[in-house]
Amino acid sequence: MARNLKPPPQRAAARRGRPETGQSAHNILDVAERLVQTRGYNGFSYADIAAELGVTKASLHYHFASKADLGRALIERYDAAFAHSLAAIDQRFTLPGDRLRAYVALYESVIRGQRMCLCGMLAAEVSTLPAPMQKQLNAYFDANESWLGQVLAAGRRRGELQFAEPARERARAMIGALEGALLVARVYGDARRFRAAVDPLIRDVCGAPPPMRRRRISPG
Amino acid sequence: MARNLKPPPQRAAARRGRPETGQSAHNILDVAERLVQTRGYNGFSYADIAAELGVTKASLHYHFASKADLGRALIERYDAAFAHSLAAIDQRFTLPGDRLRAYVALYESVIRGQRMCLCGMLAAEVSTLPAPMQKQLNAYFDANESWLGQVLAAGRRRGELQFAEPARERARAMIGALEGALLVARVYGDARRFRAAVDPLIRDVCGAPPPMRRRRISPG
DNA sequence: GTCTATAACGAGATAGAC
DNA sequence: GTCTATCTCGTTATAGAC
Repeated sequence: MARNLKPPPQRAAARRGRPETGQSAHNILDVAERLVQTRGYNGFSYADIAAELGVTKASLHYHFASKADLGRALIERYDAAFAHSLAAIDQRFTLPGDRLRAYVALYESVIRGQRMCLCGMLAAEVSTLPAPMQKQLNAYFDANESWLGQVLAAGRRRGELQFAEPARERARAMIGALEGALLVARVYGDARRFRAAVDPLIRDVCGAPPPMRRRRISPG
Repeated sequence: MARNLKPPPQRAAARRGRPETGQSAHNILDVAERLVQTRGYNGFSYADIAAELGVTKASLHYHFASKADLGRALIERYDAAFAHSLAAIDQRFTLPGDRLRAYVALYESVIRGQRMCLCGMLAAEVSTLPAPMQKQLNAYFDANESWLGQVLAAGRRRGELQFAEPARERARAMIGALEGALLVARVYGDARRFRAAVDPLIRDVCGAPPPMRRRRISPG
């Protein structure tokens, strides 16, 4: 295959005698996560991760025997991190309206770097994914619907939020809208499109404009 | 490679002396379109199309020299068909509210067969697509925003529809919501989830419940 | 316009040395 | 844990016969 023997890769990270076995897996997941969020599960390979980390593909297979294993680990970690974020919102905010806006901000933080929500991206490719990953996706969206549904229900009880249908149904609508706003905004490479597409829907359930102050028009 | 020589493929379609050169391309596009809508651009191959049509991969390359060519043709046709559907809506309906609901029905027709909107699917993979396809995606969403924005603006002028922000902005929100509703409903393999996620957002702009009659709960 | 055959490459994955 | 080396298969694409 006409290989030109190149000098040894000069690993970036290695070289320290650290007994922690979790460090490498963590780095692998970080890179893989970004690749899935930007290119999709079928749009990246072990070679991409290996090149970025300065290791070989074989080394990756030591940590994640198959791509399906890696995929499962990705959703698992993402789902856990999301649950953690929701718990943090619950702790920090009391008013349902504030919780709702913090939830939206969570999605907004994703689009920086042109990323899609990990599970939204995988949702597009769902029919090509191994069954375990499909089940994890269901669980992810179920958990989101459940949390947001409760926030919305509480908000309506307090008279802070308004909507006609069951809270769970409105939660479904909003989660879909958030995912779709990410999806379309990425086409234009413009993160501001996300807010522009989402704010109207927030206003529909809140009576008043979202935060206390309006955002500025120009960068500043 | 231990090939077991199988009998000749027994083509399904061929065998007729038809001079139309466009027929094959049309069939190829039909299959490719469904594959992209269900599996994504990076989730199918020429081999998949060839197997389904009972032809060889080489034969496909005669009609679409590269996968990028095929991709471009797919968006072009899809975009044209969508424009045609919008023109048909304009002709058939006069009231903005009716046009809006017909627009939503267009999306709803997509999810049967577990399909995603072609351009919504490609939007997820946008960073892996050849530049021409990316530009086509922009044009597609621009056209949608433009059409829907005009419908919404007209509806508000008549007092039929209600929303606070510029019509174009509301159009952006609704298109994102529709794409996202498709995206998430597919995870559950449940087309009804689409309507459940979209109806609340329709009701927010229409004063009244969508159609004259409510849909039935059971199949019938 | 479709075929056979094959090139050229990349994918996921494994064996075994270190 | 990471490496080299290799395997097998799938992918896009081309050449040239029919």
